[in-house]
Amino acid sequence: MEIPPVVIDRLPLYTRALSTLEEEGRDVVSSQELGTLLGVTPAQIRKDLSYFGRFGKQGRGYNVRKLLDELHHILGLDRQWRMAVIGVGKLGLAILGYEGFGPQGFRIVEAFDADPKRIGQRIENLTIRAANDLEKTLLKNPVDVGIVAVPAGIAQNVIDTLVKCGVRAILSYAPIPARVPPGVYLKRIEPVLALQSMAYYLKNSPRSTAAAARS
Amino acid sequence: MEIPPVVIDRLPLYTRALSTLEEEGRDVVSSQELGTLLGVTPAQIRKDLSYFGRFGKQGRGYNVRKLLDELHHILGLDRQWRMAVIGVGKLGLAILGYEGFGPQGFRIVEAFDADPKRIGQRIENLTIRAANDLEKTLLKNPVDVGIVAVPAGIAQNVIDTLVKCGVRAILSYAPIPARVPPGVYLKRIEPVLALQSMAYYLKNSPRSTAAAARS
DNA sequence: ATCTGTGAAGCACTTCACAGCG
DNA sequence: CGCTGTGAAGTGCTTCACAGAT
Repeated sequence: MEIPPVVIDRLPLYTRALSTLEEEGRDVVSSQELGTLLGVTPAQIRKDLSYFGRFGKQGRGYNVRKLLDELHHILGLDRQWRMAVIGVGKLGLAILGYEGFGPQGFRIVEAFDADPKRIGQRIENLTIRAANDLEKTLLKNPVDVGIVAVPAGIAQNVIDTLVKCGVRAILSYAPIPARVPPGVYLKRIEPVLALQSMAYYLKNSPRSTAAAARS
Repeated sequence: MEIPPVVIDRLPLYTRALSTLEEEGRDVVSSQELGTLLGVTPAQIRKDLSYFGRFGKQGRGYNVRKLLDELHHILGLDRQWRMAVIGVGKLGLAILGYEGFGPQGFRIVEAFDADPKRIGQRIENLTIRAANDLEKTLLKNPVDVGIVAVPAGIAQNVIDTLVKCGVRAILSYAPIPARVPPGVYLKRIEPVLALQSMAYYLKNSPRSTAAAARS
């Protein structure tokens, strides 16, 4: 069966909420309650899950632990994924220092930069390698995900190299509309585009009632 | 007329491509060419623009300079937007140091943190203020956008405070499904969710032909 | 009584296809 | 002849609403 991409994008949201519930010691949750937590309709959640199987109990809801396990398995979060960071400027450093990846099974195992001053430095238990060695290193020691944190001008180049090395998932922080061949998955992190689209709504909506009431 | 949200999300993409074209000295561009640059169909671009007016010339295409000006005006990018960063840890520091906001008219004018060691420090021409003074400062000196870079546990709290201060656009880097009242716009930057959804495709697709050919 | 799982209906967005202008 | 602007058709996603399980 062909599963709508938006559904795949929502599953990680569900796993996160379920993890929180599990930590709180909850055994069972209804689609209604999960929906309230996430700002999603209960029907949406039930329909999304129904693409993969029948995980709930009528009249009761979903077993938190069981549904979490199922989703981890469906998404492939029950294993370790190896990642390489390309570009170790301010942004790359912040990415290397981010503690949110590891606990979810995403480990940064290589870091590359073109600046001779940075090559050879040790950061967070990694030695920064020369960008020139990117291809050689990844062919010998493949990674699952490439994280692109280089300037816009060379980003497409770096992405092409990653693809040539067999990397099939790329997380790009570069502000360009990068193209990848079919079978390679690319997600972009674009704070500036997010701000620009919000500017439209700021410009075209009345001041919030709270603010209006105060003035 | 009610404009589909996805359309608003694409306009910033168009402005970016047009800026590049303008720097290259291009006078005119067709929806066909713009589409190829962005990975979007030409019909999509024409339809999107048609919500706002008629900016092209039949038989010729769009004047780059003129269309760029129109889009800047439509999105509200022809002015300065004031932003505050809340949370000046590793992530907040990277955000403060990011050079991509200023040139687009988004200026960070305040930074807040709860850690006494950081309060009072000067970073990038800003003095870090105490998180306790957030409300007082923003009521006296309002900002248009709040950038949330605090730990998950206190993010909803910070967001509620921002909303109370009349902030109507929030860019959140916190990994929580934060809720805001109607009339407040929230965009989230979620690298972990992006990775988790890509994991699904990695798990369920054959190795790319390039990689397969090599093995 | 409660809550799931799901066809069917409804809605939103995308693409088609072509009239009409330059 | 090329390319825009746009109703109409098509596609994909969301929500409804209810049969059925506990």
